[in-house]
Amino acid sequence: MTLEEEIKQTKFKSQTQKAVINILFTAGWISNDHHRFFKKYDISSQQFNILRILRGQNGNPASMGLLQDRMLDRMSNASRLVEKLKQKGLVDRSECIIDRRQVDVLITRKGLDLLDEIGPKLDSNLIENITNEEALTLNKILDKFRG
Amino acid sequence: MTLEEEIKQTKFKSQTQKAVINILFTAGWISNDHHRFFKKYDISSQQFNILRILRGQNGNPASMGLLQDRMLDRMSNASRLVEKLKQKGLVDRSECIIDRRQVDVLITRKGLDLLDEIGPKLDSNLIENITNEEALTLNKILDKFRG
DNA sequence: GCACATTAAATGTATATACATATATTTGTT
DNA sequence: AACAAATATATGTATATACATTTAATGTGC
Repeated sequence: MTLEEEIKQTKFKSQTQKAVINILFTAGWISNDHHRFFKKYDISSQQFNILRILRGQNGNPASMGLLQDRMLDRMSNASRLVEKLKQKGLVDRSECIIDRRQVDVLITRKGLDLLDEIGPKLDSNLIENITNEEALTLNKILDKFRG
Repeated sequence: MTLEEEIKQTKFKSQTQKAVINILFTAGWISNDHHRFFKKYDISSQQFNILRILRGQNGNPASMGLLQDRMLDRMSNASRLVEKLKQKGLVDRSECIIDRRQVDVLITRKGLDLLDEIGPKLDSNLIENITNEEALTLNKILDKFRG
């Protein structure tokens, strides 16, 4: 379905303005899909994102600051998300010895197992409606869009 | 900045997977920009969206169901947003005579004035980093992406 | 006309986000 | 060393969303 049909709006000031709406709408569309997918594993996509970042640390602890930097959605508070993950036993949190203001966040075995379980299913959940070439073009234009 | 630099992640399974992340990231980027913009007018982008839909009704009332259909973010609850707008005097809400389960939502003079004030500024706030042609391509690929 | 299903909206609960502020710790300056 | 500035994290408040449930009104079959 075209954007016009989806949101029943036909008047756009420019293609760029339409693109802005289209990006927001498509992101919402993806988010809904992700939300439904992750719900099955009693986790949110944001929490999953943090787990993936932690795994990428290969055993090194991550500080809250590092998590915030790497998160898709900046300005958010990693603290509360980490707290939720800790309650589920998916991460450990401890005081950083070098700098006691910081905390060391580490993914647990249970967290790694969950990622191993979800990962392949997430990949197969990926909808491939566009060609590799189109995806490449899309990425190029989005990067340029952000300036 | 490329997506890789932004989120410090270099390994993507495919261009499409990268595109998914890129769409989400870019949408967040736009949302932040919008959030900051609308904050000046003591309104949220979602509330603005509703006002715009109501204006598009040209004086005809909109039901909650209609609002939900047209909103960028579906599955949301228009009820609470409309309540916020009512408190600000930007919309009126009344019982629908034909079907008393429904409500008639109408934009007020004050709401229209606010749109008139914000509209032009929002347009000039639009960042034009991509060409018209690129925007067109972007829209085409995004529509195809959603299937 | 009445019982039951359907529908529209409102509301309760959980999650997440932005922003401001608070608290603790470290760093830098004198 | 003492004090002020900067930094890392936590927390309070307001906003928004998804989903489930509730409430009220309408529609349907008999």
